[in-house]
Amino acid sequence: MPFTYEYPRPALTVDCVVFGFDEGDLKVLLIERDLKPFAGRWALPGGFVNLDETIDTAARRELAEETGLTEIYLEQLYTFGTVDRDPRERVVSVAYYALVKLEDHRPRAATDARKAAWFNVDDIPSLAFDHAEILDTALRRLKGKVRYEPIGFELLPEKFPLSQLQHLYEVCLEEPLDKRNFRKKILGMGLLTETDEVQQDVAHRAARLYRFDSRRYQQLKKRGFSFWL
Amino acid sequence: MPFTYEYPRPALTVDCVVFGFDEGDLKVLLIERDLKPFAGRWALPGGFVNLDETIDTAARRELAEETGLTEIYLEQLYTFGTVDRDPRERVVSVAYYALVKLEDHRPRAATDARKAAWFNVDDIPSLAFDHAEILDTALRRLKGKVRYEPIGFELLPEKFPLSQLQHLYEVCLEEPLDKRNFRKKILGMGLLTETDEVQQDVAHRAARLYRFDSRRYQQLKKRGFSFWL
DNA sequence: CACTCTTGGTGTAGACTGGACACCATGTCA
DNA sequence: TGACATGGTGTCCAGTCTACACCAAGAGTG
Repeated sequence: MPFTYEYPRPALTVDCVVFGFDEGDLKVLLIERDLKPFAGRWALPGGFVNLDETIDTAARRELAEETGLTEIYLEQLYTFGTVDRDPRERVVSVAYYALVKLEDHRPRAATDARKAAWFNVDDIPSLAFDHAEILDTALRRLKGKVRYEPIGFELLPEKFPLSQLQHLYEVCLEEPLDKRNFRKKILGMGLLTETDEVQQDVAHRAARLYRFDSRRYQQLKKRGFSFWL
Repeated sequence: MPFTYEYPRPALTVDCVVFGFDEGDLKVLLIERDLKPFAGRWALPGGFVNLDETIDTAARRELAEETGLTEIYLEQLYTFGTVDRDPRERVVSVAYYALVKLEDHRPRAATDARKAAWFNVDDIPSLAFDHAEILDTALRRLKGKVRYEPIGFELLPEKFPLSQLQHLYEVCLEEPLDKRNFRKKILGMGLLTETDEVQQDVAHRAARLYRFDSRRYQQLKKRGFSFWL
């Protein structure tokens, strides 16, 4: 026990809420705890912050270690620091939320030693610690932010039909959208480029696939454009 | 040095960006450091988090101790955790921003042992640590949030003329607003109640004073109303 | 091979909202 | 009493948002 301090210190951790979107449902990646407090319960991926890394780095490292995810959209959410949130001792946790293209990270359940699985956001098991509260905060943030920043595209594959995008927005905003108005608005922004591909293996007329042009978004943003839906 | 841990831990602090509004300018409350790193430099009020208090509580306690402010609007902003932000050792800081009615806390400079003073946000001295970055983040958050939550009222006295409110918005949004359109919109929300008082001691026609009806705002919010300016 | 089923893709008209704009009123001060 | 400073008010136009229905394309089935 070589590390001594003049005053007591809380432990510092990170926790990540990883969102994915698949078959019309918003999903969250959880891992099953194998260690003692709440062993066997599902929890958000996360862990302790090392002294030689920033908090952001810690979040990315823990995500890579526990879920294999790298190079994904990651943003700080909120810091949770109530006194009794961990039964062992005082632990303060900086929460992050991440958006991943679920296509690229399909089943992956038993890849690592840890058991990881995707859960539908409105069918979440009882979680360890205050992770239910963290997840709730993340969901509210996602639902708020999706309106004024084009983060929805982080959840879709590179090429996607407009109907899938619309569906994603309907889930996030919790309201149905009119197809024609949606297409008019989203295409009117000039942020989507039409590809020459269409859906494959669908039992009906195949839809054209589009791609999000983030280069163009950066340009427009500089000129005062703001995304809005 | 009685506190020992198996792994090293960063120290955990809070820092508060306190905004006030006065004579048409947005101001920030700073204190002059008397202790060693950056002694004599201006800094955000803040300090270490105790083990038996939440982070929010720590922020309120530090604000009370260092500036005498209590019962004010306070909200978590962001957690700053780059490795070298404190030259002594690894320190992670949870930043908050606060909004105060400057009327109630006028000069107050030398009330406490510490020297505290209000600075105009676009005339800030060189700050200790990464406090300039924290302040910058707080400003961006305030400017963003003022549009869709009625937090502007936290900066004004209880009773205020519409011109003052408009001026506050012009400063936050960094654009001039049309007087008639502004009045139409803000009064149309039904969140302001007219008092029977007018400005005192002004060298021109006195303006009617209004009061923000937060009770009514809570009601309307439940029914799906959303503030927008 | 024709019929059905499912989703893709398109335009218009009316309601509403947001922004531009100018003048008289009221009170102080010289 | 006249000049000066700010308070307080309404209309019109343009752009945006919303509601709404039909044909097209392709797969699947008998």
